[in-house]
Amino acid sequence: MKENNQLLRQRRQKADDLAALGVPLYSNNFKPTHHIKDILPEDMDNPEASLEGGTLAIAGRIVAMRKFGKAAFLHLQDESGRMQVYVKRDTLGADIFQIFKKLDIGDIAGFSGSLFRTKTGEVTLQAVTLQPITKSLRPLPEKFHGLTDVEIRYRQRYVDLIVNPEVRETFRKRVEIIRLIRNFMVNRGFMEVETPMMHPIAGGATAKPFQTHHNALDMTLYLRIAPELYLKRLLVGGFEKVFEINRNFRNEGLSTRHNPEFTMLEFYQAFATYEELMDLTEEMISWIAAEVTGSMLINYQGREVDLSPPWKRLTMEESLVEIGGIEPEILTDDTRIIQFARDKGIELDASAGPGKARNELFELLVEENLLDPTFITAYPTEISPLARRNEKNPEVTDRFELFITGREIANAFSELNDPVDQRQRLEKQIAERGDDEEIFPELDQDFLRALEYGMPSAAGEGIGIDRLAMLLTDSPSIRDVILFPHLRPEKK
RNA sequence: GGGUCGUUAACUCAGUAGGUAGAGUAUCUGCCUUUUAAGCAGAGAGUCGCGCGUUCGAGCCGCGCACGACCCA
Repeated sequence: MKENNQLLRQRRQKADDLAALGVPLYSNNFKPTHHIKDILPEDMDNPEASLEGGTLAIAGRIVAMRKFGKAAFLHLQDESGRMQVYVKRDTLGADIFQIFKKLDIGDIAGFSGSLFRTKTGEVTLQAVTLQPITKSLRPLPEKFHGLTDVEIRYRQRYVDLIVNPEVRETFRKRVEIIRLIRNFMVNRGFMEVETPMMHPIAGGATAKPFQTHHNALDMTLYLRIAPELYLKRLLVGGFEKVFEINRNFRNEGLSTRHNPEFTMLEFYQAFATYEELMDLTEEMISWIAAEVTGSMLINYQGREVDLSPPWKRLTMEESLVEIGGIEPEILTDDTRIIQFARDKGIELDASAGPGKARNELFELLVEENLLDPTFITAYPTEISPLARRNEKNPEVTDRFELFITGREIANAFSELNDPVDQRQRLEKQIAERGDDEEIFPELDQDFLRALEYGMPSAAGEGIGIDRLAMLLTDSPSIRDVILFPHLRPEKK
């Protein structure tokens, strides 16, 4: 954007004109008495609805203006809504009207007066006085098409929020979702905790971490990729129900479903199993959907999704047969399934076993077809290093992932609390990481030591808040539910 | 990382065949005291993302780069 264009010069000139009239451009003594939403009648279309009486003061941003010679209508927008204000010279007096004439769309101002209805029935504030609060030096996007350039919308979210009411609504819903989750967890006796964001060892997930450096200690630290290993330490410590809602950081690519920093709910419950968490998850998400959208039947990108419990439950093997269309005799043959995966174009290195092959096939053939909420259970032990083995079949774990609209929303399992098994599995993971030392930089010895003190049986779960917010706000991209999504730096 | 598409006025977008760059909104000036995409008359506003090349001549053609979107990995 050119920083010295005509429009910017004109705005600065008007600011100078106001200052020359002795009007403060950035006053801080205007006190609104009402929010707009509180004085607009609930039933806007009912011409009989009674109006708030007396003198009212409202403050907000001027977002539209229709000027006549000696009068004008404008729309004022505060956090709660938007309403029309009518100003005319006879009411304001010539001096104040002179000030009004220097106001622009985009300026923040306070108006006081009383309510009336216009000829067309719109509830309007007839201004008796006004006061400039903040002079805006940049023009807002035009009123009709608004701002649609996604790059500007993300880089200058403040402008997006000013001009696109649905964006404000989306973020209100996101905040509401998080508030409801917190209530739900607290009501069930979970304790909200905060664990480190900077880890000496990045563990608890398979992902590349961001690195940083602590100067005084002269040591490498990693932004956490998951809080899991710290929350489990708290189970060792004796807290039985803990949760954390906070950011995780993963140093990987960006997409409509991935942002380098994203928000997770992660929680752990002692003496519970993954099956109990399936019930809890169903209950929580369907309840939140009903609270936020008014229904358990929601619309996502033109498709109806029914979140009413109970939700479908399939083992990974069942899903590969029923949805992936794989012959059962191939699926259960460890050699043939690896070959089958390779034939499908999946790259598997020599150390990859049948569990890895099944999981890759699941991601390729099944995942995107899980549109209605579906729990997939019995994940291969091979790809679930922190999950408890199933007692009847140790090749799979007591784990589930939840998929809605083809996307992973939650991941949970009965926790592995056998320190010997845990040590072996983590060592195996490090041995198999190949040359990529960014993943699993080293073994978290303190976590293993904690397990040796004894962690109660427990189940734990992570729920991706951003993806849940996408689902419940009908947003196609994760960037639409993150206020300031990551972008490359703006060029100069 | 690969592919496709995009980048023109503050915003939303046109731009024919390669021949002096357009519209609407916004802005400015004049008229206008119940409008609501107010109206009428007039005006100003551009490094056509950046660079190199082809050409007498490039917004348009070629190559490279930047940023973004979507798809793939």
